[in-house]
Amino acid sequence: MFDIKAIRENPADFDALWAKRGLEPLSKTILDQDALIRKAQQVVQEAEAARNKASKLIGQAMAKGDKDEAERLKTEVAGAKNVITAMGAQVEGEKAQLHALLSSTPNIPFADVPEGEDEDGNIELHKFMEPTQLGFDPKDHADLGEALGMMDFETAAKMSGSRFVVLSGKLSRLDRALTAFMLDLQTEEHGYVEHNPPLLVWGKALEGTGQLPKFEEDLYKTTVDHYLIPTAEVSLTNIVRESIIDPDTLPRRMTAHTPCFRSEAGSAGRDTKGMIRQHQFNKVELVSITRPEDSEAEHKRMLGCAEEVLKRLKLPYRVVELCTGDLGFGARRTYDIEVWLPSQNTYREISSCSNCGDFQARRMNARYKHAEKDNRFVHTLNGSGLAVGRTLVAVLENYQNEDGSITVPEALLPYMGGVTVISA
RNA sequence: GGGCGGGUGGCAGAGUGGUUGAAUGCACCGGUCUUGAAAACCGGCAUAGGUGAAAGUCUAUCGGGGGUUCGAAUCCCUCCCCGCCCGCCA
Repeated sequence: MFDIKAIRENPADFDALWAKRGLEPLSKTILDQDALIRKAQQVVQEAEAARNKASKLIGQAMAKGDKDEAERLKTEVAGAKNVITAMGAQVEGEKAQLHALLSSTPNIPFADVPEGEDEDGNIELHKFMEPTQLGFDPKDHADLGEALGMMDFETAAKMSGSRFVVLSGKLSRLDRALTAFMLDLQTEEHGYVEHNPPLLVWGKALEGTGQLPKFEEDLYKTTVDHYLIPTAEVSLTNIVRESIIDPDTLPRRMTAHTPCFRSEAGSAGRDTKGMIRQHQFNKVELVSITRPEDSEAEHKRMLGCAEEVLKRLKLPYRVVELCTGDLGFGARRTYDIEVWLPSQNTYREISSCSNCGDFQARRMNARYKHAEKDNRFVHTLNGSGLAVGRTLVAVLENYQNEDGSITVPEALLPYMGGVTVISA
């Protein structure tokens, strides 16, 4: 959401930044609508003032027993009420229109975000390790997992359809080890506080983080108006909704390991094989709540916290900054971490860290006490630290041996109960 | 799921249809007094929006939404939350 006053003051700036994302100029439409509302609202408020004044006089007249005067005033109020009803309905309609427009409009990027139309415009910032050299033809994770007998897509399909999997045995254990490793790293070394938040949330929580109203088709909705979270970003960020935060507690860093649910509408045919794109997957999420002036530094820090997982697992990756055309709805800047997948001979996204500025904070009315009588919107950031399923994929593919067994990364050994190699 | 009782300003807590945006106390801010502090006393102290150069003024807000009424914190409907009892249940 946006500060309508800021748009009033710098409409051209907003249009220029939206243009970088490929949007048509919007400020005129927004400001015209805003002016329309204020004009109509003024009429309503004047009528309300007249009504309030006359009503008080009626009370006084009644107290004095002057019924004639009271009756006369009542007709006066009736006139005002007609205006209030008619114009009030119009104002509400116009406001709803403006709200619909504003809540469906994406955030503005920071001025220095690289311009580009799509992911081809993303900028590589740095790399870790060289792509894995196996010395034999790499298998993909699905073939490896199925051969091990611990990754079963067919059985999952019988009960749930495509894009689901049953992990079992050592691979299930590996998944749990990765989760525990990530949580321990983020909580014990990076200062994130572990949470177990709700997985079912109301629409207003999703409006707060920006998934609604625009991306409803990507979500699973229950029969009782709850939605399954598509990421723990929703639950963790909404922890500060409708609150005024003590600035001494900032930055507030939170993490959670949760399943994430995505309908993947519109991605038919993409990544249909394996665990890359599932309807349900586990993720360790990082969320930071900061003062506005601290968010950019916190963003870089968060990126480092996510990168550290891959460094310790010794998995090759690169970091890219998303260009304006590839930026998500709520983000002002996003860094993606892409891990090397030998079977695809390319880097694939495994984490996405975004600074949302005050975009989400405005939507959920999350503020901090900047000074006496001066509450300001916080900045919110989120990032994966990391997507567990995709990390499992990366471990399988990068640590595979020619015989189809998987060497357990050193960092995970404390979590694997003595297992050093996963084999059939 | 059923029944009952609640939800009022930073906190506590009055207020069941008429100058109540809301008594009172605490907390907080300014002042008087004091060598200083405390106490006492005096004054101030919600949020959002419109309008205005400003002072100001207008509107909305007593959990959310809707309704009744000339007028709603107060009455009605509905949803949410909290407490207690009953039922069900991992």
